[in-house]
Amino acid sequence: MDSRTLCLGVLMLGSASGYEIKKQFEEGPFAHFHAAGFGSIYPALSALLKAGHVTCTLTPQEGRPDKKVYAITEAGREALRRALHKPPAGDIVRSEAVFMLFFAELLDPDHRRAVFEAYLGEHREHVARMTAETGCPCRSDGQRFVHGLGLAIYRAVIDYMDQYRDALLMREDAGESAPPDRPGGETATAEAAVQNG
Amino acid sequence: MDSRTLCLGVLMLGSASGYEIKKQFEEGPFAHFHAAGFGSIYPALSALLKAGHVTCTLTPQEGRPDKKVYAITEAGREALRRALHKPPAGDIVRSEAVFMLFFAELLDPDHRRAVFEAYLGEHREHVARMTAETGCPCRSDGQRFVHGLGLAIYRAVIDYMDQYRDALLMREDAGESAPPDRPGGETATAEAAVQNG
DNA sequence: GCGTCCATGTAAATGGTTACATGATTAT
DNA sequence: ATAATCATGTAACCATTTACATGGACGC
Repeated sequence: MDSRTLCLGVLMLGSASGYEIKKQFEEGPFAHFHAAGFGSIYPALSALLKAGHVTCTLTPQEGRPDKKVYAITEAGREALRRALHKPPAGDIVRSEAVFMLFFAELLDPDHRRAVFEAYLGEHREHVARMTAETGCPCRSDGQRFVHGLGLAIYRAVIDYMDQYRDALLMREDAGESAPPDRPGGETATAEAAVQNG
Repeated sequence: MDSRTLCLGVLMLGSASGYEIKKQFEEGPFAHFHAAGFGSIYPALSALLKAGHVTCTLTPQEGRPDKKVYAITEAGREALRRALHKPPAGDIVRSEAVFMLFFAELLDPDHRRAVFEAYLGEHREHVARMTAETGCPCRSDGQRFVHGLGLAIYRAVIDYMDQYRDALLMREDAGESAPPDRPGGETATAEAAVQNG
């Protein structure tokens, strides 16, 4: 899903400037399932404007730089609808923190603990922000569903990490059990493995 | 986190060919938190070989093409350890399916249901594969932790979707409540908003 | 003064995906 | 026959991230 569609999605919730769109990806309802930086938002808005999917209104402000407020057009809504009806690509998840915790035994105990607590803390903050939220009271079914889904995931992570904190962090000895020389386990490449270290 | 570090991580679990490494990212313990295709794995392995982080052993096979089995070296382990001690970047999540469900009201009811059930089904399959798993019995604390974390997340998604299926799918009328013309809600840009559709 | 928030944009560099190129074996 | 699995690699393409460029207002 390209940045243009993502921006159309944000603008579907209301007109906004590029700067405000980025905030939506950081704090708004999209934060948990997508991301975008200035470098992709501004070119996307230019392309959308050229395609007639959005309009742009220069809005002067007092004490602040001028804004370019973008609003979705009917053509834009139609383009979003079309994009929404394509078969969805599979989820993409990339977590360096989890990758690190996977190799907990290779980590310096201090770093291991720091990564763990930081990750847990971030998730707690997400939940706090999502539940404290007073704004955006009139949400649709889909928006409520996604909000609740995000909350459910974050809470599951918090519960799990709280429960297994000791199992991961208590052993300061870092007992690294040497694994066998094969990655799969069930793949029938038994005699193909070759030691070469 | 670049592909080289990811490959080193896989090779830490045992020697493997590029083809087998990709399978690890699809079905193995990394599948839920990272991904990589051939186009990034093969160049990464070449670079690792040149850097001395891995060794390569050409392994002829009967009835199958030759394999290049890569094994991590001590220098590779050290490089992985270094990469593991950098501060982790924030998680990246991209879900087209969730983006679509966010706009459930814009979706054709059939498509809405299809996306929902496909997403739920994928998660059920993940759990089935992860729990049925007979291989990889000797896992470290970190590996068990991450495996359990993945399971906890998938189960949370399944439970949530089962619970709120009707709330999202039952209404065939698609009552789209018009949201106000502002994306934030709590950002103090009240009078800055400009209608222009 | 210094850092942060507001606000927009471009250009270079990085890096990943997709498509191409090849080819044997096995199962349906 | 046809598709899938096994197996490696390159090159073109696409997209994002990062750095650069600019500048006023506000709080510490």
